Amino acid sequence: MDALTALEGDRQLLGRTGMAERVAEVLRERIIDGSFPPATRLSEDQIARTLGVSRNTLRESFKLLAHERLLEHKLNRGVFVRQLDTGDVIDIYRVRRLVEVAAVRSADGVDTSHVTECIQVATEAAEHDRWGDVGTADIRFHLALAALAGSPRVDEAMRQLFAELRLVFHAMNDPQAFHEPYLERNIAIAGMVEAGRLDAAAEALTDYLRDAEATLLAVVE
Amino acid sequence: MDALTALEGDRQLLGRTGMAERVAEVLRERIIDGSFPPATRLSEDQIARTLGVSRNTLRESFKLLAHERLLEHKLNRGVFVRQLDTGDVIDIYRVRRLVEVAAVRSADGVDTSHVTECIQVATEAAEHDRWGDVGTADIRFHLALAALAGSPRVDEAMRQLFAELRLVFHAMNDPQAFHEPYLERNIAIAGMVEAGRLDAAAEALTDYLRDAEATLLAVVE
DNA sequence: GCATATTTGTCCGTATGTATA
DNA sequence: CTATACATACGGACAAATATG
Repeated sequence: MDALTALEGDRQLLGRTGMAERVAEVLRERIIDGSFPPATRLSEDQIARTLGVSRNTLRESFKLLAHERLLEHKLNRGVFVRQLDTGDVIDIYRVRRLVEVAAVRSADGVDTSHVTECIQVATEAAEHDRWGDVGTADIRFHLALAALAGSPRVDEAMRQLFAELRLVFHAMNDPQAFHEPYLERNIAIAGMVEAGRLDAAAEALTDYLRDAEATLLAVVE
Repeated sequence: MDALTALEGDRQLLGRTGMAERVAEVLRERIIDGSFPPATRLSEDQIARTLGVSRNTLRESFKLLAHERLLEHKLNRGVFVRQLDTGDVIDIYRVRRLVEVAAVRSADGVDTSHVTECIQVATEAAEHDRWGDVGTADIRFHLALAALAGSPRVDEAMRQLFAELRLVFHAMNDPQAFHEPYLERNIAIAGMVEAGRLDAAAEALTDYLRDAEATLLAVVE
């Protein structure tokens, strides 16, 4: 396994405290950047040996990542990188429409500076053709929209949701074709939020999310 | 510690598989029913000995419950039963207003039978003066409202939120005085939902949640 | 279909470090 | 400063399920 040998480079980063968390971080990175694509099985023995940690410690890490829905436990068969199906995508976008739209509608008199900041980062990344970063900025922007609700619990839930969504984002073969049209719509939405036209922003956001859902559903089949 | 000796009765239930989960279940019950009131410190040594499991296994259970926000880890000081502060109550009700209201608003053409079922259970419990059950039915009712969104992820998140909220519910010394006035308002809301008057239901629900929040904030100080 | 090897699931005891009383 | 209790990680043991020949 090629991605596994690449893991060896990460061994030295694991020197100090919080072993399980560190291991989880390394694996999370590998999952999100696609080194371990969806449906990959992660062998306890191999990875524990490769990273130089005990099986128990590695299992801790697996549990953390499974809880983020990045990994999936199959009984007596091991852990696998999650592969989202159409039901997952539908549910994720149901939550996004519920939370993001409600958060925008509730944003009367709330500080919206972070929302516009995210847009600036995204446009800059797009100008340099760094479409991976555009995707990251897109997620940041929508997190910022949800954060308008002003609820730490909502923030955490949405962070998890977007981590999960990255599993499909990465399955996209042409990130520019996917992100470019949505960037402009993000800019428009940000403008409406900033101008206090919250109902208009909520409507535009609903449309945006419906279209994005349809696109992703086509990708997932 | 009195509640601890009561634990011994649960030892026999722990015979087979899933030790950590079983232990967690026992402790969860004890926390929710008030045997371990908020701010109680749970000693690893004592409980591990009492239940006849190793410290490591018990720590697994603690982790599960800490993740449900029923327990709280204080570094090198041990685990304690969560005690919600005003910030927690405010945030919880922020989420409830966001999610429940949006779910009700989105319930056009959705099956609402489970909502009315919960109301029937609640009224029946009230007629028999079982106010603890009324509280449980109240939570079920509001879970049913959130479930109108039709999202498994929302359902799970709300289940966790209400488990957390029970920590304060139990701190109430007079459950009848607390639940009785809200029961009628629940009935009214259910009626509006059933009649398809979703905007009216959403408004009544918003008022309900604001009042309940204020009441609980007074209890938590 | 069957026996064996591999892998996971679960739990334990221990060792070491660290913070608190 | 010492004793206690928690935090973390490891390795081992054994059962159970799966994969392999």
